Amino acid sequence: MNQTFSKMYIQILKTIKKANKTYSNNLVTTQSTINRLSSEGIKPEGFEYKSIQETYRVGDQLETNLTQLLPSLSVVTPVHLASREPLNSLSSITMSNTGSHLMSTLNPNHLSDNTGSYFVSGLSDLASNYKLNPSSNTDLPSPSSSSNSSNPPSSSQHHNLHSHPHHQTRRHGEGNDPTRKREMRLQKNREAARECRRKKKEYIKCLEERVAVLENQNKALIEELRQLKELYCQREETNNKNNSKTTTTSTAR
Amino acid sequence: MNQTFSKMYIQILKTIKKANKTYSNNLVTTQSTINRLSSEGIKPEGFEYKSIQETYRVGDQLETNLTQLLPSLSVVTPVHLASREPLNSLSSITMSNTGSHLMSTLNPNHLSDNTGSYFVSGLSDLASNYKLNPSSNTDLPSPSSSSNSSNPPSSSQHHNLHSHPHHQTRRHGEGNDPTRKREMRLQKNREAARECRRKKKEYIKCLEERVAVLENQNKALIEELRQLKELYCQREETNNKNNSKTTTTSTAR
DNA sequence: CCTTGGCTGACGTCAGCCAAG
DNA sequence: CCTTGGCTGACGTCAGCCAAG
Repeated sequence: MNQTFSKMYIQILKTIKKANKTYSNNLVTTQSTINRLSSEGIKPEGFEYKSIQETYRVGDQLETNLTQLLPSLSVVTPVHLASREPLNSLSSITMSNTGSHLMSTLNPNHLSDNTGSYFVSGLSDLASNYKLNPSSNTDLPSPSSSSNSSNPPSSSQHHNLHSHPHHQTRRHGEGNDPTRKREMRLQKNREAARECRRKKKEYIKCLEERVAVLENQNKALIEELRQLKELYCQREETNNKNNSKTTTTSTAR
Repeated sequence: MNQTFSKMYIQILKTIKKANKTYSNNLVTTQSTINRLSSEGIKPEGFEYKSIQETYRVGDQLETNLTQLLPSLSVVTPVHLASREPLNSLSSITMSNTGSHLMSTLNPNHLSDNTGSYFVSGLSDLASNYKLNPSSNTDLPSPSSSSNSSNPPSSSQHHNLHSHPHHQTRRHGEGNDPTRKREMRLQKNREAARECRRKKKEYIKCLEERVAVLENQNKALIEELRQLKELYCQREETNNKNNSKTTTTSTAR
């Protein structure tokens, strides 16, 4: 059983590592998670801390898995947890676990115990693109649809129209190697640039949402502090009145 | 005197409006400022609120001017106030004022009274580009240097090498109008795109810094609240002990 | 009312970093 | 050790929005 957990930890950390590399030091800090893992004797070998620190966000299923595997570590999940499809590829990992699904206990409102490690959800498609579950939908014609809600379907159609006649019709037997290699590299880089722009856009969105959440929390904390100070002053006043009442009785000046 | 103030208000609001248009709703909200102005009878006519709300940051001198003109409105200035040159073009406006320079009273640490309006500095070059002071340095060959500290001087040299032979040598007497017009448009759009990228990069930087500041402030507030609650519990305990001591004396159970 | 220009979203390409191999 | 490929910063261009004129 412990072996299974260790392998699962390794896989999850690997997926986190491959999830993102830059836009770092701000949203996700899995340093404490790794420290906790190594303190419990898990020892994810072959992992340097730098690349883990550089990840800034994980997918929904990764977050849920970490919450399942580390139930004592309270993970803050502030944004849109139910907007994506978090269950189709989630079962491919958690089925090999103990079978307990704590998905419903993820309350996004109890943001307490900020020990420096928090996660921002919203990358389920990216984690599914990075081959987390190899026995899933790999032959579907439109793999990355239903995630861009702003642009209706124009970009997806454009992408399909451009990528299909270059990928499917030709095979690598023509002979024009440098031209074809350059074309392949350009095609790959084109898709990579598109994905990179999408990630950056989502990163900015996450930052803005985080600023809004932090402002609201800050305001609530200031209000709570003010009320507590007011109540404390009232109690102090009544306490002085009681003290003065017990000592002397002529306090009607 | 009141007329001068009104004109100054209008000019400042105009410069804020021309400062930026997008990346909005997050960093700067001058709605309360405008409400305050209109409540005092200033009435900046010809200004709709939408475009003012869409500005997200102002220059150093604008921020200082607003702090001077509205001293009762506490403006939070969290980031790098002294890193730019905030005094050369600042005096061109504040000299016509009462002459009081409250520049030294801008303490960036007293972040209190968060009424929803705060400013992020760091755009002095942009405000100077937008013709705030018409009698300043307009014939300098390198107007936008000493602001990018990350890229040493490569981008500026590249920009100068590209823009100079197209702007200075030719005049509009060649006759090839569509080609020249297209070239001019492309040149303008090239510079605009460069400026846009720089602004977006700085916007992300401001967001990250703001997240860090809010996290620190949040942590400090939580700690202060915890200490206050602890002190409150202690005081409650001693109060109960005093009460039990005043009512009965056999409380040594 | 229409027209023009500044600004920005999105794209594709180049250059370069760096880890995986 | 070197080599290769994924990813991203920066660039220039296109398309389109919208306010100023």
